[in-house]
Amino acid sequence: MHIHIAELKGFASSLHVWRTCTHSTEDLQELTTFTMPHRTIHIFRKGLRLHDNPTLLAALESSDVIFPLYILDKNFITSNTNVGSNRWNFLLQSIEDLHCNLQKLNSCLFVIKGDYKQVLRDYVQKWNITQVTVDHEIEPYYRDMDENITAMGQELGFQFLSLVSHTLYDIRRIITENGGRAPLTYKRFLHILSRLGDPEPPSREITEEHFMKCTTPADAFVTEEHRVPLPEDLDVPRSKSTNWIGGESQGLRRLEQHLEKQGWVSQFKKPQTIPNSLLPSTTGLSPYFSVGCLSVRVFFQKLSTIYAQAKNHSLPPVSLQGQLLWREFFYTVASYTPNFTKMAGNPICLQIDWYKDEDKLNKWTKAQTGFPWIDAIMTQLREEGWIHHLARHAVACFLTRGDLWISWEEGMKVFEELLLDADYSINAGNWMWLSASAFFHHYTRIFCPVRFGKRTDPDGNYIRVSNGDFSPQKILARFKGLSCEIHL
DNA sequence: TCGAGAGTTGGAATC
DNA sequence: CGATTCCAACTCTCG
Repeated sequence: MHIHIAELKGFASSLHVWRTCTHSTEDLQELTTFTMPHRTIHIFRKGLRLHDNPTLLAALESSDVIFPLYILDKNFITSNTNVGSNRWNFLLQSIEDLHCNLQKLNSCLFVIKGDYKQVLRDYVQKWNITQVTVDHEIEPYYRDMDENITAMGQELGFQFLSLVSHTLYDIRRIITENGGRAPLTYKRFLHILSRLGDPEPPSREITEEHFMKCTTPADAFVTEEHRVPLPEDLDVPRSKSTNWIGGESQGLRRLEQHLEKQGWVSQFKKPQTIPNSLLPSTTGLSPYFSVGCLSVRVFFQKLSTIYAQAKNHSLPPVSLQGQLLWREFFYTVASYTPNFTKMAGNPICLQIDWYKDEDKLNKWTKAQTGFPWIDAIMTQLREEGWIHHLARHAVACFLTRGDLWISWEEGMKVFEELLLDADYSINAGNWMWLSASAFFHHYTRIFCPVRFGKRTDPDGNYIRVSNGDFSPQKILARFKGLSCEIHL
């Protein structure tokens, strides 16, 4: 009886979240049949985690059979450009980690290669599926996908459920609160959030018990056919860098390491971090947030706890919570703005007659501009897949309004290929910002490609490392004593 | 409606 | 060396 009441509470709570996120009459009809146990496919696209995963939780609580599924559709990652090998490695590691964590709960991850529509059509019938669940996303490609799945559900007779957990808020609420438009300044954005109150708290933990009541049929798992691919299976070279390992387990470990430094966390001010330190001077959690190995809502809540215990703490825009809110800001504007990743047809973007210069673009991309500070950053980007935010500013300004006068779209594509944390909304938003195409308009404020880097690295150590003048091992040994400052 | 004020993170000169 | 002011002059928000 005791367990039964707890169950009911859990059920009510998941219904509450669900109801706040959906509005159509079809959804309300769905509510009435919600108590019938489903056979569910949960599609992972982002949200590659088990913690704070309300959609997966709702799937488990409404079903007696679940098939966790990752569809390896190359269009998933990006709709128009290449994904670099470092990104592929990070993604595959994240999927493998998810599979391992599901196995610990007596489930597994089915990885199926192919076009998502065909895969879904095949397996809905093969497995007698009555419900498909997927984490809510704002990108046009995923919205389109949701519409297609909904239509397919009407045809094949399954229900579709999608809850928000990739962002702090349901972005649709922010747009509504701002009168049906996107706020175009951070200040305005914060004002809207202050009217909405705190973000949604993380959802309840998923446990072994959930997978006892809702099982994954072991006989459906054919090892070879459904296993997580290795880089070689996709003709992707293995990452040389071992600094960034994908996966929820790694992400949570890194998160906990940072949260231990409560003083550093509460006093964090982004502009005071160093763009050219030899190891990241910021948290380095962005790759984990971008594929959803980590929940922004968990990070936000844990930061609130630390702030509450501290005598004083930094504030947005420069604080750590402020960084999460920048992410939210760009998601909000991107969700509302057509052609957000392009100049043409983008109503918030200044229309500029940029130069077309393949040679100069190629030199920038390949770290051959001749400016050591710029080239060092582009080398780190290519080799490691992560560069500091201000380093991104420096090379973005150089490519666009600062020096080469080449379109921000070209730079955005290069970042999309090489950055482990590449993200539709944030990448395009920041490129518009840096090129003074939107959000930021002081086009005369130029980052000097020589002096800006000199300020925080007068001896040029960062440049020497990037140029291969000494090995990372030597650097680590040399700078070991500084580890508390450089936040490994 | 229109003008003042403000804008995450530039740089140089000056005190 | 740090804080302050000016540079030059865009766009969004708000009253």
